[in-house]
Amino acid sequence: MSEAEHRVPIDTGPQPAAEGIAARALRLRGATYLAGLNPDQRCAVETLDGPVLVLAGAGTGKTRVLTTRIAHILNLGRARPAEILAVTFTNKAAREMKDRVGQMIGQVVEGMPWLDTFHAIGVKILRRHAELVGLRSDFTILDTDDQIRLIKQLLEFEKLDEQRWPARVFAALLEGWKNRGLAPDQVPAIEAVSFANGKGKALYQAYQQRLKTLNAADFGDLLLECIRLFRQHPDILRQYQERFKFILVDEYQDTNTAQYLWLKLLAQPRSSPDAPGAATAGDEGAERGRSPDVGPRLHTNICCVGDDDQSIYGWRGADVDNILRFEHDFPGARIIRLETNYRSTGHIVAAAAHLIAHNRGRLGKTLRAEGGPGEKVQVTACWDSEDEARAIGEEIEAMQRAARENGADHPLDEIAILVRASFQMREFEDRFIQIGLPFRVIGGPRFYERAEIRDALAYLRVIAQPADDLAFERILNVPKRGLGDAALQMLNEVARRKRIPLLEAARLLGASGEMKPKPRAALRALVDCFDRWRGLGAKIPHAKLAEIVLDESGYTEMWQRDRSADAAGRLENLKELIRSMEEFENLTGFLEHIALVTDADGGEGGEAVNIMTLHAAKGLEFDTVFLPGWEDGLFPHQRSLDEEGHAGLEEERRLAHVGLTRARKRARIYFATNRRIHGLWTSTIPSRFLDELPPDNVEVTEARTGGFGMAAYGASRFDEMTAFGSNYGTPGWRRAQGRRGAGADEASAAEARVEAAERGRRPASRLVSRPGQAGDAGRGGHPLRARRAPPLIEGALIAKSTGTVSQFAVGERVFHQKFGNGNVIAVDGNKLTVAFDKAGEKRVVDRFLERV
DNA sequence: TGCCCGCCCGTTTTT
DNA sequence: CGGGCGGGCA
Repeated sequence: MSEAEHRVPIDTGPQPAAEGIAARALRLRGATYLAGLNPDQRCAVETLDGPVLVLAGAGTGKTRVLTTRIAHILNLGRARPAEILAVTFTNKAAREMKDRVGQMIGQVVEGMPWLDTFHAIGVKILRRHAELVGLRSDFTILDTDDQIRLIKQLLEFEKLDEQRWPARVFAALLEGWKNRGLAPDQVPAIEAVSFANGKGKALYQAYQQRLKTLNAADFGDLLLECIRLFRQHPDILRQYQERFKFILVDEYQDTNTAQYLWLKLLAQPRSSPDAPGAATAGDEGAERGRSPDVGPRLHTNICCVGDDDQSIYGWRGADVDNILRFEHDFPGARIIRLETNYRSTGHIVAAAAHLIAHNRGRLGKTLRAEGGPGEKVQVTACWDSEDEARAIGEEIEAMQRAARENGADHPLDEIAILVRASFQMREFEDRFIQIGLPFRVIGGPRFYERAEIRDALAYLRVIAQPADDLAFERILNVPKRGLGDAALQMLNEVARRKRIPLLEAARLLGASGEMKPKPRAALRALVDCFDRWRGLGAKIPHAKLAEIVLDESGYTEMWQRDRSADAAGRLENLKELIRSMEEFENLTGFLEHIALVTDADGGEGGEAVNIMTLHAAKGLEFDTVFLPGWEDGLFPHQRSLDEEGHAGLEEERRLAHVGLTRARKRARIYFATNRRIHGLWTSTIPSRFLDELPPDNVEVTEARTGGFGMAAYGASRFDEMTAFGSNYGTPGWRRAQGRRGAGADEASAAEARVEAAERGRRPASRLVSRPGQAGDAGRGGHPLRARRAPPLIEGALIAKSTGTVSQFAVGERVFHQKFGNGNVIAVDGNKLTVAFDKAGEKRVVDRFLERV
């Protein structure tokens, strides 16, 4: 399609035909699409001409404005769908926008070819003009994994000590340069010298060289090469400038410098001969600093939507300055603020707004809540992270009970636990497994990044693209076929000498007598396989081909024979991969898709509490949000403070703001006073962000467990606490303080001490694997309120209270997502004790198990 | 070639 | 404290 579209006359404007029935139908819908907007939103939608910056606070209808704006442009006939460039960061956001625009404008208009992620659009442009940047149009897109391996090769070739100069360090450096739009000769001298005694720049050059040989581009190149293309070929740039009558950018606060430069080039339409001179190398500073003098500017219909208070990706190259500098970059820009929050209740909005007001570098917005005040933001102190997980688990169960009593229910999907760092998740997973609370972890290792998937893909890549050396190298000896380092070295040597791909080198070596018979035979077999598979590819569906490849290569068998815990899961993943291939027309299409789309997307049904990082939560919303771990050093994170100083603190604060504003009805903050850091128990200080919350909108409570166990505190620790407590005089807080006094609860104090001591001894083994003792649950009181009862007893009580009988029997073979395969060795209600092959003995709830 | 031991490190992550 | 990786040894 690229060729055909290429020739479509570019500047035909609205066509008369569009004014017919379809347009009238659209008009009718138009009456509704504008009606529901508030005045600010409406202004953001209707201000079509000139640069516009929409500062959209959390929950103020950002996506709605973007999509309505597109609908509006189309409805007025100001542009056709193919003349609107709309960029997002993630595939998810792009998909959502496509869906919503589709809904608004109905089937009357064809889809929008230029609504996509920065990278997807970059690829689209590059494939059309690949020759001009030294690539072929079927170039491969490398991911981080490939990159690292490529860099390792380069370092080896340069005889650099991998210990002193690790590949990933260089990869990070490289990424940073590319994020900033720097070509090898533009890298600042100091930075170029900083790696491998001044070899940084040369390595960058060699790396780019190698990419061209491999006919490959990395993620950074998808934008950088576009920029280079635009600068070196003003005629091509002009084509695109004229085509895109309107440009829309989502999440502008997250753009990095390369994306900024890319946008800026496209958003300077019909600029007079700005051309090669001004546009070639070395003027990064100039372009960014002053506003480039580019002659008569006719229209820059660019609309950027973002929120400087939600910029949380500085560490990966996003430059908040881009949004702060907007007016300067696009003179005459309109700035429209969306400040009415439709998502959260009053106290939550007030708390978030007050917190973020402590930041200095911001454009300034005042969020207002639409709805009533709702519940105050709760702040709860816990003894340690285990206590924190227990408290939150019980809170969730209590909420469900309460809802049930009211005949309502609080769906688990509407609950999220947002952590700063992923290691915090484990505690919740463990606890929820124990009490049988369904949860799902969002984030984690991504589907397409798993080793088995990448191995399978490598086979397919070699079939589709015989010159893909990285892919070939990856599977050369996977599964093991006796082609180790020695063989690879020979291959590399031949390939380099003859300037041919590894696969071709393999063919030569397989035919010649240079190699020892064994590896030679293996090599020949492999090459034959690839020849056969490629031939087959033309005849059978690609999903079927993949299946055959995995079988014949011995790859499936390799995992079938593997006895480790996750082998079953890996085989499952491979099946899933083949299933997902069926949705694509051909192998190339599929490979392109997976190169750019990495979100496995958690749409998996089923009622479950969501556990994820704060970063992963951006853009999402939930009725109830739990925010654990608000301790200085963890949140704000120490490393952020150390490395980025005040800027780092402000970004952490924005993260806190993002966290709070995810909540519709309930936001609950927790902190622990003790946490294990790098294996050591450390006492912690409550997050400074707590003191930045407005007291009137906050309620300080004690944990439901009552497990805070103040009596177990040393005096000094409590003194640290008072810095926090002094701000509050709520009953809950006073109660907690009161408990500090002697004898308030001798028994529990003793219990807490014992337990603390016990934890000190074996903090890691978490009371899970002592199934024998589950029986004596003879204590009174509600199981959930059981004060400091040993968790096992608590677990048993819950199991009994659910009244279910397990469908599993002792001796059965079962599979668990996290622990792998194992044998049931005890059954107790719906709780089973399973001896896992790898993970050892665990107590798990039966619903997490499958029969094998 | 494969396994094991020891060392090092330990925040966030999309494309 | 525990996981991952790399080097060294069998």
